Amino acid sequence: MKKVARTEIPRKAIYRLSVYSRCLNRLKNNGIHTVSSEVLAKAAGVKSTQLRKDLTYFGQFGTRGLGYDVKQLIEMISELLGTKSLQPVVIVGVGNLGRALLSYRGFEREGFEIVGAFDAKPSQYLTAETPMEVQPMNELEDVINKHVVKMAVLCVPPTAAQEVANQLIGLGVVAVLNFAPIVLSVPDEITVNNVNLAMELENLSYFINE
Amino acid sequence: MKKVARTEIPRKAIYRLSVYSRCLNRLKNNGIHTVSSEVLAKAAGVKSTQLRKDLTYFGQFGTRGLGYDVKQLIEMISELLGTKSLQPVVIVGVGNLGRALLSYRGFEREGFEIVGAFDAKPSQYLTAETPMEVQPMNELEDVINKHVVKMAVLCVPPTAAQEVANQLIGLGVVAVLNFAPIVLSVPDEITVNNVNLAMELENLSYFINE
DNA sequence: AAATGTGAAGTTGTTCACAGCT
DNA sequence: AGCTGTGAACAACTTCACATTT
Repeated sequence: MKKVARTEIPRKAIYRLSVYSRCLNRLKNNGIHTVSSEVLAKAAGVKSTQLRKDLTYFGQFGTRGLGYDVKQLIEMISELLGTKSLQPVVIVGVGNLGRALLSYRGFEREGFEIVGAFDAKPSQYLTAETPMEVQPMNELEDVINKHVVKMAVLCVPPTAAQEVANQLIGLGVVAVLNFAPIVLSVPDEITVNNVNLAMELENLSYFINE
Repeated sequence: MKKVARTEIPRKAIYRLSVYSRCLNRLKNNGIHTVSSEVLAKAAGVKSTQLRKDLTYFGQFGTRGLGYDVKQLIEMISELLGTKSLQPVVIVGVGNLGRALLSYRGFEREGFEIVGAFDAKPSQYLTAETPMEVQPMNELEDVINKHVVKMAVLCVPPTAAQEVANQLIGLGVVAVLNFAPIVLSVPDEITVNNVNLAMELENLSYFINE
């Protein structure tokens, strides 16, 4: 295992790793085997120095005078991100957004497997449109244990979010993708990523006014 | 109109404005009229100095010794963000994710009105589950002109994203919420916010490995 | 010659410390 | 006395400049 002081690596650098990985895959599909930081950086929309700096947080992967081996760099990024093996995920909260995410099969394509969908009122969502059985909350524990789930997608209403988050963390979840528009308070060792679509639109709205 | 050099205001500060606004609304609903930076900051998950600094980018809104007037601050933030009036939005690309976003009615709740949904192949999506008529791309121009649309949500496949973005920008769109996993290249005056759910999961994945 | 890797410089964003109102 | 507003100090992140390797 790569020895790095993880706290010193900017969170943003880790996000960019995902971007690089996508660009590299496109290059690979185009039959390109070697790429310079200049070219890859342009594809990723960053400066080449930033790309090189980002990579050196994790080690040395290039050949001076030549560039980076595309395949090898893809390998190393997916190893770093832990996306080499299929990661099990649960979705909690199957209202409008949760249902939307369930029918969006994008997660599966990217190395994540939704192993369960849960809701406080599962029965009301047993419609034809729901592509997966929705289970009641009391089955959460079994599923999390069975699949050793470390990640959860949280789509419950804001009033319930903190409580459900506590429950998930109690069951061993250490990473939460939170769609509820509240600030979750969690222990330091738990990672929360927030996504708020309304907030993204509001932010854009600001820039529309000249 | 408030006179500020917009480029000097951190993008993150504008995101936080959305957070503050949500917290303030909760306070208002609880019948609270005045709030100190200390209390509001705690609710928003930031330091009180940061809250105060963020607000002073836009002016002075508090009363020393007292705090901020909840209603007035809500007003001022929604004016700044341009969310006082309903903002028309189009969705382009009605595949899995686009359809998911259409059925998720969250945008409407937050001051945005979806005035049109477009797809290169509209017919194939005319299912019972789609809550809105999906129009062909050649009707985009009419709808954008009619509603004076400045914002678009882009959910097309990555291969089409740049081209569709160009088209939108040509029709007068100045703000794009991009769900396609590519880096759009756009003129400086256009604002793009990227949301990539797979990337958020990948990022979490990194933090799971201890 | 070409391109990486990296300490140092520069830039941006956050926090502190406290002056200044109410 | 209490709490805001803000210049100055600090921290985080990005870019530069160039030494180093192939």
